[in-house]
Amino acid sequence: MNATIKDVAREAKVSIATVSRVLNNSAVVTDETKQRVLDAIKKTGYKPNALARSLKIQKTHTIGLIVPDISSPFYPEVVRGIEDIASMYSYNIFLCNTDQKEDKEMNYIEILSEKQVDGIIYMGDIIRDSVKQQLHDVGIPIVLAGTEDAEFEFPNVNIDNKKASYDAVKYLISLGHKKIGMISGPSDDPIGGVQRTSGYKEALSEAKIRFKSSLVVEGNFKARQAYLAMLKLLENNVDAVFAASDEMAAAAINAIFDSGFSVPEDIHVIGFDNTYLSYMFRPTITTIQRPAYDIGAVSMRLMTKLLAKEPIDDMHVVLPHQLIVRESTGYGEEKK
Amino acid sequence: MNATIKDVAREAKVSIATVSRVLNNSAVVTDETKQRVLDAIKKTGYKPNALARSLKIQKTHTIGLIVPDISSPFYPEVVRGIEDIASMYSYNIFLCNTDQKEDKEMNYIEILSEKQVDGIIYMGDIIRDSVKQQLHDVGIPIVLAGTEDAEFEFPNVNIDNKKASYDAVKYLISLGHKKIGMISGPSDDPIGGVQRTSGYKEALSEAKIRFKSSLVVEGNFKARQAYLAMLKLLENNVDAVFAASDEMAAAAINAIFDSGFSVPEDIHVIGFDNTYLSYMFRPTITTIQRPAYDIGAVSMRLMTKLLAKEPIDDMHVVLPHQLIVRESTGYGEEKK
DNA sequence: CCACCTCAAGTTATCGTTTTCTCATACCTT
DNA sequence: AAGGTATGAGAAAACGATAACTTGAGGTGG
Repeated sequence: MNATIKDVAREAKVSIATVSRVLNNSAVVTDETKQRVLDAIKKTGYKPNALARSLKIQKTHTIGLIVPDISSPFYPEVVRGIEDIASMYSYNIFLCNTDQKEDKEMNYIEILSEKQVDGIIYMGDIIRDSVKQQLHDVGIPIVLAGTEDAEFEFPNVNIDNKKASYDAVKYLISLGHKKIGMISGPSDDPIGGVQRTSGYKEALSEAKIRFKSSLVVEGNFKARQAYLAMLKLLENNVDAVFAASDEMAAAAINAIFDSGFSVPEDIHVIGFDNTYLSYMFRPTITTIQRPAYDIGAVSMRLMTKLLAKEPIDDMHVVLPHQLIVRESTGYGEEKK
Repeated sequence: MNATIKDVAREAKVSIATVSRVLNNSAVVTDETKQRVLDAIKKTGYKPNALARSLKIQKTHTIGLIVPDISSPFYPEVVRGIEDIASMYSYNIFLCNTDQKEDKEMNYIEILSEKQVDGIIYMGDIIRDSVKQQLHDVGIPIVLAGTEDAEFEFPNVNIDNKKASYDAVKYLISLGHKKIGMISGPSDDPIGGVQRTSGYKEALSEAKIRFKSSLVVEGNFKARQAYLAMLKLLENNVDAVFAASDEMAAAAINAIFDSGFSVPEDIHVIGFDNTYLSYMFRPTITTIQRPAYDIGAVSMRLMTKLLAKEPIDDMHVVLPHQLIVRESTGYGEEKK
């Protein structure tokens, strides 16, 4: 069907080696032969077969992306950042949605490995030991985008989650709040759980506010648990709440209203992630924004360096986040 | 590095052919030898090299996705739909962002072809002749997702855009409007321009409302032009407007307010696509929703059929759309 | 008892490249 | 003039699989 290097060789009356040489500029070929080959290529409409090439050179110029769900907020931007840089360095990307399920993750990593990807960029909140092990076993560069493993074994690009929640809580303190509650992520989530909670603690301690464990209730990033969590916090008369996700913040606000209080008049609320929920919800929700595109772009750039075996200054890049102030902390009456 | 079929063969003391046979169940192998091979595979940690396999069998089980921008609304859902079905049929997908630029599209199609993808799913509002030609030339199955070419040369999955805008305008008519303006897509866009305009005309003519060309202003799906377009329409005293995109609808609403009128009190507005803008904006915008996930899923299913050379009942699938009624046409005070 | 068939398993060509050798020619050098 | 060294280009061996052919041992029938 498609012309192969052989056809070109025959057409140009040279050996396939010579064709390969002009294709890759891998050795000197006289201008005259080169021209003959070029003509033959044009005439035959020859397109090199990347499969054969990759098989031989043991590089596919392809990298795999493990994503929880491309259709959920945050990830499309990250992926776009990745792909932009990838294309800049002529890499292609395999997109794999896993819903953060262990079996899907394991399965995709295996497939990517069989397809000989040059590297894998992993995204997801929690990175299980089994997955970690398998990522190691593949024996190719791995970059974690927008996440990190507990031991920092893998290169990664992320924001400083502790600092981010520190900033959020500090802002609440700056507004004069003393009884600040938190609806955290699961305690077994090293980032959304542990880190964000520790940022909360730090902000308190810096402001010499005593930490009370009754003011931190564990959530799972989802609405239902957060609603109940907020009810508990209300019993403790909090005057502000920091939730580790926008969805939980929204649920908390609902709980507050349902209990007869109001946001931002009685209680201030801050969420996390700047999802559309945070500006769609009324009142709009003050939140922390992660630089999604940049996380992707920087991750991929890091990957290219790893692939080129370039020296790397920092295997763990921390990108700046941003506090976006909205109605839920009393700012910005959205005007019609 | 990685064990190859040879290593397995040596370990199991059989020929590589036998290993291949148990791998693919392509011929009978005695249980005893089979077991030996299986053991050897486990022992060596052998993973078949998909590249080598693909080179030989001339199939990669990979398909390419041409997308304008994965980080813009609509596409993430479509892609998720595609990937779900792809993974169900054990296909992997290459994601390519083109920003709908001709050179990027051409370039990606070439690369995908070199990487020997089994098929390409194309997304994008406009499909240029050059691109069309190149898609043909690759000689593999092509499916257009959420779009279509003028001549219906390629299999595709889409909604009925004419019907969709017909429905939108008909709804406006049902609300008692007579002077209905339209901010269309570019006239060289066969779908967002031509089709949606023709649906508008049809709804009018069905209601015996005379079409006036002054009531249709061409936009480019973006805010700026739409804002100006709306100002023009206001000069013509329209009492309702149908815009071919949510962004244009939002801009139109801004123009209306800035001119001292109000939505929905004075003028009703309908957008297109049900992007987050349509529910984030105040007033929330009545709009047409395209079933993004389904468009993706059905496109990929169609692709699998094409690849399997199954008989296909319909090369051109039309999926149902939906009118989502919100504040901009006077319905649904969003309650706190 | 031998020709023939069956069936498991081995040999080998092939997919389309890259790359290492080789080799022939031409050009220096002394 | 003889020997050494560039230099351009061909031959052939990979890369790691699949699959078409062989092979050879054992079973069957006339």
